[in-house]
Amino acid sequence: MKVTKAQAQANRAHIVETASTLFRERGYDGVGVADLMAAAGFTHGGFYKHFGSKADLMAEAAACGFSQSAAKTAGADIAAFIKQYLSREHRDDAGTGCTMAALSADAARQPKQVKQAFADGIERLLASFENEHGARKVAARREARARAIDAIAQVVGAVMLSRACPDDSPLADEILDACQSAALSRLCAPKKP
Amino acid sequence: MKVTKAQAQANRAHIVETASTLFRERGYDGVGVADLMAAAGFTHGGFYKHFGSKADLMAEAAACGFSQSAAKTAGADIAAFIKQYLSREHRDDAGTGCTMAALSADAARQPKQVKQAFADGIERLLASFENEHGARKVAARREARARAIDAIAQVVGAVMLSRACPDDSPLADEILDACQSAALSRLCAPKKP
DNA sequence: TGTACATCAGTGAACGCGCGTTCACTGATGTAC
DNA sequence: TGTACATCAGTGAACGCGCGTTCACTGATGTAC
Repeated sequence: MKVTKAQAQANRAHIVETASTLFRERGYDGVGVADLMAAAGFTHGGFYKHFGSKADLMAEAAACGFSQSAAKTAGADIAAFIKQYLSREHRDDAGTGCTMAALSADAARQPKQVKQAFADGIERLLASFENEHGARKVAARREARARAIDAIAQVVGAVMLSRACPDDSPLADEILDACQSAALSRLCAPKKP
Repeated sequence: MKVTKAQAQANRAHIVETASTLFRERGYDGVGVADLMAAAGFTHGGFYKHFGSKADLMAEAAACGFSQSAAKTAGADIAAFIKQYLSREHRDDAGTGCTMAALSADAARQPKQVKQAFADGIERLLASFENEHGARKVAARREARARAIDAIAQVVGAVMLSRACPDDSPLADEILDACQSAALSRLCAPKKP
């Protein structure tokens, strides 16, 4: 049952994409290799023709998730981005959502390759923020970068905490609302005292 | 080998405390029942004399973690709290650190009892913030609560992201530093435009 | 271009292992008289 | 207060199960002549 090289490469990419979604939905330990391969339309035996280990795949799946987010948000309005990020829809659909909000706790307990994929993804995200603001001076870029880090930590934390509350909990929604107001008001008045 | 009722109760509490630390360190799936009981100084068979399931224990361990944090931070200066929370020490010692930063992603994938323990813990934390500021008017309390939610999301997100980066990564430290500056500057100028 | 052979992506059974949970048993504690 | 018995926290072997990983095999693809 050999397939063409191109097909094999496409199959591999499909497995990574499937893993990226499933890991975000159920967590690293919530998805078995057999589960994953079946979801991608294969049997589990072929897994090790493509990947050295499940952790190796996790690193690629994380990178894939970051790329998807980058493609989705490229050139988007920041206020619109915040509203979408801190929406019930994003909170309730982790599989297609932010990799940081879904997998950073898992990544913290994974081998270095996975953590490196995370750092690279965050770094790329920050670069896009810095560039988008069009700041030329070094000091302005550094300032924009620091503000971006702050803003990312806040929205990631908000989604994670909201997801940790029971589904019907008023607090779950309140966290999203309060953080959205705070994030948006900070957008309008970003100057430090 | 029966023990006195008081001893059994103390042993139970000791198991919950041990679980609270181990879960924060290694995550829910990173700690087996046998591991845990051995760490607490028992054999694994007795576990189900105290708890209905591992998930039941998780709910209690989370509540225990929130109580520990509440006791530790009661009456502390907020600026000092932020500095400690966003320190390398806290990031690198999850076992004795914040339950939200360590376990919220696990809680999001757990049964309702665990999520409820999380919501309760967050709610208690917010209540202490609201009271500490001594705001009497309803509007002021609501405002203080919203600001507390925002601040908590930001520091929790910061620690989680910093932990997801490789240990020697400059980005890991940069996240803590940038978020600490932002959080402290917000403390000094908390008025909205 | 046609033929013979090597390659290797994918299959499905099997591996050992550790997991959460159950259970018969122990023996000091707690209770009834 | 002393004695007989029930209770039940803790022990350690055992349960079935699903995990990550390995392996012999298949057969279409890719390659050499």
